[in-house]
Amino acid sequence: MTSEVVRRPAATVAEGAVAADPATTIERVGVLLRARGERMTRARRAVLTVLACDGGHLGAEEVVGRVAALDAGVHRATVYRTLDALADLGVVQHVHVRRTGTAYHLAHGGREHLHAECRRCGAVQDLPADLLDDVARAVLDRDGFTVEPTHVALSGLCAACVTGDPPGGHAR
Amino acid sequence: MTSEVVRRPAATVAEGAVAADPATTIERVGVLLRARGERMTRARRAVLTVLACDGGHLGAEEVVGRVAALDAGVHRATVYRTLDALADLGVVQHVHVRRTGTAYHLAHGGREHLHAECRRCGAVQDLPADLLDDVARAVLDRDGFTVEPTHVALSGLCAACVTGDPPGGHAR
DNA sequence: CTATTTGCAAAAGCTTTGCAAGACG
DNA sequence: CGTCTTGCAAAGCTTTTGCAAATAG
Repeated sequence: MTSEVVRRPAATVAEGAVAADPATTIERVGVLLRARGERMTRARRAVLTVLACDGGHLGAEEVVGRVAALDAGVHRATVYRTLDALADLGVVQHVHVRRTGTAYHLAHGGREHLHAECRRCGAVQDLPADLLDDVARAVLDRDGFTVEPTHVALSGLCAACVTGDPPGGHAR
Repeated sequence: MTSEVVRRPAATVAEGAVAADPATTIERVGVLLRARGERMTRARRAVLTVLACDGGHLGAEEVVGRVAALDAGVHRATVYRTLDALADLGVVQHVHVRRTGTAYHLAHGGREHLHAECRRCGAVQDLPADLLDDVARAVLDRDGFTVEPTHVALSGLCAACVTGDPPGGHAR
């Protein structure tokens, strides 16, 4: 009999991470903000809710869209400023992706995973967090350059596209 | 498609600049173009000259500027189209860099080096071509994703910026 | 009450596109 | 001469900015 199937999602469940629950996230971030003399506003709540609910990688303009659906009064420019402010706080991370420009997601508490983007269909795939550790060390030794592996997506062709037919269209 | 375009490894691609002589480059590319029913034009000559002379990584708009200085009649849009055409030909490679948008350079005959961009000062640094070979193999095995390491620049902080003072300003 | 944020509207950077005129082979 | 290319001008897309008004704490 299967007593306790404690099958944690294999992924790293970061402790102290920002939970994916909007309400909790908002409250926690509120504390962080106030600690810096900043404020929790309607716009910021909306952005956090969108990010917490999705969990994936949303392009800025995509966030704008969902925020608008959630709280029509929030302006596009505000979303950009908010994303920026939250990134400063360390609550939000962004990855530079070709397709959507920049993709945002809530920071896990611990290590972030990396990303790979298919240059043909635009799909973004997650990769293990430690994938570039060796490379990063090598580059640091060689040139003193500190690689931040989460900051840009690796580029290439996904399994589907490399065989010949991409599901969707054709991105560059 | 098989790599049947056997170009003579005319120049040993050692370290250092591409050392491509504009005239030679233009002639070679002219042959390639005609072989595909395309043509060698004034604009294309200008773009190739700029790329051959610089050897570094030039942003598209930067190429536009230098081309204009060389041949005032060449329009910005034409430079973009030319860069695209030459990339199709395989003569030009581009790297996605945050700062300048997209950086172009002549393709070496053989393997291309990789790039790392400082997210603070914007400097772009060259890295050995084989740096990501292991990673690429691992990702291919794991997910069937074919990483193309030259296509995007790694991001991070260069030696100067990580210590605290960036030479120039502050890029994101 | 006061500093932080927002909405708005407009601008800015980069890249693409439709077409007729021009150039290359 | 027939195509491939270009110039031009304008639009597209994402992101940023200056300000006065709104709002959190």
